Amino acid sequence: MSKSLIPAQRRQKILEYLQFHQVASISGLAEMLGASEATIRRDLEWLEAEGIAERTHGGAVLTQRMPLEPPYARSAQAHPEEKHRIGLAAASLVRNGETIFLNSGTTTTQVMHHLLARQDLRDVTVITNNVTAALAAPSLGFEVVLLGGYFRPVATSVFGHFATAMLRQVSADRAFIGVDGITLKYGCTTPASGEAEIAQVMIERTHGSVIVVADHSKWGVVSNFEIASLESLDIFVTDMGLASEARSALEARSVHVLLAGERPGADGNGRGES
Amino acid sequence: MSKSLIPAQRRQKILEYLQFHQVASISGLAEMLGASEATIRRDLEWLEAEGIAERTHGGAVLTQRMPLEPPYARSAQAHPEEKHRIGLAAASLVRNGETIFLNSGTTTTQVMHHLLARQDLRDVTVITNNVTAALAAPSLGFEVVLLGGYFRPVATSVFGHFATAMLRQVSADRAFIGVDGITLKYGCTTPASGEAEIAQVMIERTHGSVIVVADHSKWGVVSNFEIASLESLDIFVTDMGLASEARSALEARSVHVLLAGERPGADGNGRGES
DNA sequence: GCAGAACCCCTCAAAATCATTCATAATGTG
DNA sequence: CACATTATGAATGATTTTGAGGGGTTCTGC
Repeated sequence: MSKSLIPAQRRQKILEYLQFHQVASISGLAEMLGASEATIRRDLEWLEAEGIAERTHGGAVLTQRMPLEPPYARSAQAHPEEKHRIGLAAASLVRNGETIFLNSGTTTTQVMHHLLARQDLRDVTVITNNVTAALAAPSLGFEVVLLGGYFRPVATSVFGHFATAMLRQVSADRAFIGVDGITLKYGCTTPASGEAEIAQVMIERTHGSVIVVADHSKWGVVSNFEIASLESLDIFVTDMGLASEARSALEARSVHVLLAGERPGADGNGRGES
Repeated sequence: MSKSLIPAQRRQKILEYLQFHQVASISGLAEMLGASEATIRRDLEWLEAEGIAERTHGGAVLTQRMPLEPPYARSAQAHPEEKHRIGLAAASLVRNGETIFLNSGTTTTQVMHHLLARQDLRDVTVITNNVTAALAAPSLGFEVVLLGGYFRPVATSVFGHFATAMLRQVSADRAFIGVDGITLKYGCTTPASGEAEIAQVMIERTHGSVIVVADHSKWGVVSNFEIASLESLDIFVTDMGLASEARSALEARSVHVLLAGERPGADGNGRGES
């Protein structure tokens, strides 16, 4: 099986761990990854040189100043498996002829991929500020409207006055909103104010269901800018890692929770890796 | 019975795997694909040359930037060498603090790459409908405004009412316009009406010089939709393959012709990455 | 402060991976 | 069919990574 990880894999796992726990100890990482402490130490040194983490005695903490040029941070998608499944489940909610909003983020990009994979969809229009999602579109079959505005390379998305002004000229049947944090008290939040504004206007201009997509690690997280309170949401698509109390609390607030992978179904998507 | 995959299939599988997992080990891929490690190593080398992946010890990681450019940019580049030089020459016309328009096309994308390579530029704003060019922008240093509108996958650009409406709210010091045909009689032309409209409005809203970039094979070509007559142009940047009579005729119409590579210089960049 | 423990930095040998070469097999071309 | 071109897999030293141990440094409880 997994004989031993290559350096890049190990560093990715460390980064994932850090993104979740903020802080990690050398001894803990060494045991978890099956490597010696000397190796972990070298990895942390590398992460520090990349500006991702900061060394401390006995371990490391995640760098605070997050949104400034993360050379590696972006490639390290946090929970690829979960996001994949969430995208699949979310995409299955769309019906023929609908117009949908899609904001930026790796999870919503997954939704786009699974939308494109659905052979049964016709006349679907996607309106998005997510450039990566737009790029995934084929030459035929889908109409994609890309919002205009200031380009944000780290997220490959656009934001700003032009984007929101353009949004106010359109509307959609559904909105798929990726968020960085979701709690009962503060609702959905994100660290970039421009992204928050886009998502707000998208929700405002959706006359059908508003669907938030996020893996379970986002539950209980509060970021700087509010996108929407829970009252604005209709469906929350996440993975099975969500605590059951969280689910009940959300349902009590009339947010329908959809756990991706709940019913495997006869999918046979084909890719079965370990 | 596919006892062994052809190289393209294998690379495709590696790419799929990488897009899902971000990182892959050579030993793992070799086992999964039933090929020797030497072969996998060669494949990764190839993927790296294509700008898709990045080699690391023991494997490779997916390139973080440039989500999916290669399919287009790489495949159908007609005169790469000339376009490279034209882009370089055109980019050298830009000065600090300017705002410039850039329309779609491989040649204008080259202009963007060479703009980014110029270390001396500060406070330059690029306004474009060229999504590929926008994607090339780094996190810091350049302000890129991406027009909104209907997304055209084959050209990775946007067009339509939204784009032109947005253009009419801005203006620029220079416009770099890529065209598909240029003649004395019909001026600049392109086969897509949407692109023609964008270019028209860009020219209309440029208060400095209008610069057309195109390799010499475009001379004498007339396409379906007119972008502009020669009277609207200030500079035509092309390569040394342009016939001298053409040059004289253009100069007589007060279009300044700039032949890229006139002063070859010590470039030596050769081929490969941009 | 001070002792003990944990941790860090450094060096070094073993192990893994890499680049390169070469012979063979597969594929394409006339 | 013969030939040129390309792709493949094994073998080689060179390079990188890894883990362990010695000795100095920082932390912790008192």
